[in-house]
Amino acid sequence: MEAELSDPQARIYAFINEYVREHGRPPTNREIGGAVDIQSTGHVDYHLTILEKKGYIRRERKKSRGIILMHSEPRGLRIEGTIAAGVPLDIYPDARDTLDLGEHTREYVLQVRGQSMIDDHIADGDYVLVDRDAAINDGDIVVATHTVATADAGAATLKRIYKEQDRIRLQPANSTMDPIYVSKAEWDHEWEVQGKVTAVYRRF
Amino acid sequence: MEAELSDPQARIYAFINEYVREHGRPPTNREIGGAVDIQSTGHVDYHLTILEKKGYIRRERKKSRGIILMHSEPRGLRIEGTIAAGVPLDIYPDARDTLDLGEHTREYVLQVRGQSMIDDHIADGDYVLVDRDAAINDGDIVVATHTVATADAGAATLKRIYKEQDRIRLQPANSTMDPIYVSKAEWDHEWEVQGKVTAVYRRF
DNA sequence: TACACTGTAGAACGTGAGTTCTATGCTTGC
DNA sequence: GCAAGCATAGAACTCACGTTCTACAGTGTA
Repeated sequence: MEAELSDPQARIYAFINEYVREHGRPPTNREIGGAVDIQSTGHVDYHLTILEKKGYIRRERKKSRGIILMHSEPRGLRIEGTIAAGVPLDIYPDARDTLDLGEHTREYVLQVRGQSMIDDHIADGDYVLVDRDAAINDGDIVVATHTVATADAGAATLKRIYKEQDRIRLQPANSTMDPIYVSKAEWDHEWEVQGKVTAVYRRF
Repeated sequence: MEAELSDPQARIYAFINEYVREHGRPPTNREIGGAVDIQSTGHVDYHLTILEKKGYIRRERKKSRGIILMHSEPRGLRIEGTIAAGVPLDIYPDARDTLDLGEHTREYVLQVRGQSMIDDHIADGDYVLVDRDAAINDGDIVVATHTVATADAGAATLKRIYKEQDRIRLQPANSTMDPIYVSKAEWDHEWEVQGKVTAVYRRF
């Protein structure tokens, strides 16, 4: 697809990428020249024109630092396809798409301790991304805190939430554990929902 | 920590953030003025000086578009602490740290189908991040492909890998499934490891 | 009332920075 | 050997852009 880059062009392109990463803004033509040892700004412009023609960059004419990097992978990761965790007979379909790990901007992160959500495959050591502002629906996994000043004050727990007739059920995903029932009154006054789990992340 | 922002300062700060997100470079003082309806560039400079004093931005003096956003969360997410998935008696310790979802640059993504890694809590629909270049060790979860031209050619599978005496064991994490054994010779010629799973991601 | 603080406008200065033009070596293929 | 193409230098031009200075109006406080 893309035309090959000559050596000076490749160096310039690499420098622009590096400069943007480091400074949060594109370099000027003179800064590029200084970095790749080109004395003339006109000469830099010449190479930029080629880079533009080859599709590596775009430029906003007459604007300072007007270089726009194309293909600057926007913090997304390519989804190559699906993979069989089962029998090795399935193939890669080309479900071309992008997984944007940067889409989580409102969330904060908690690291999970314990086994109570294990049946939902949230394991000890996993990270959960919690959205403070999301709407809570029945069956959502939430972070709930008991706020009254008792022995377990400030205690937070990770559970699925279900609104029943006169009470709230906080349901662990672990068959060996019992749900917690909280009356509506107690719920309103003594408990607080810190947010809803929108994603799980695990490192190996 | 941070001083409050006055209305014009908040508008300017918001505009800078938005502009950077959209254009990949900071705005000029005149562009800021145009956006927040300030006629004088000196006036914009006045507000920027305050924003700098209050710690919201830094500036590289005399450089065009020299505004540097502080706290521009560098695609990382704050880890607020740990949370008990078990009994609601545990508390938030302040394990202040940052989870950098942008650290995955070499990996590509596959979406998992099937249940064969379920005992490792990799569920149907989860995304696995696969590193092509990582060193493979015993017990790692890998993407393996059978490359010979048979019925299941090109088939990829997600398994834990173990090197045994004269064979390779591809072990599913599902007690109802049996491991696949591959002889060393067959392994070298007919199989290919596409990479090692470095992380798991699940959206709700 | 006077002083301090914030918000605003206008103008002017000096340099930053994109652009354009002319010239000159290098290869490489015909 | 000559044309074509790439890489390079230097200079000049024209705005873009950060900075500085003066002035003034509104608001709150001592």
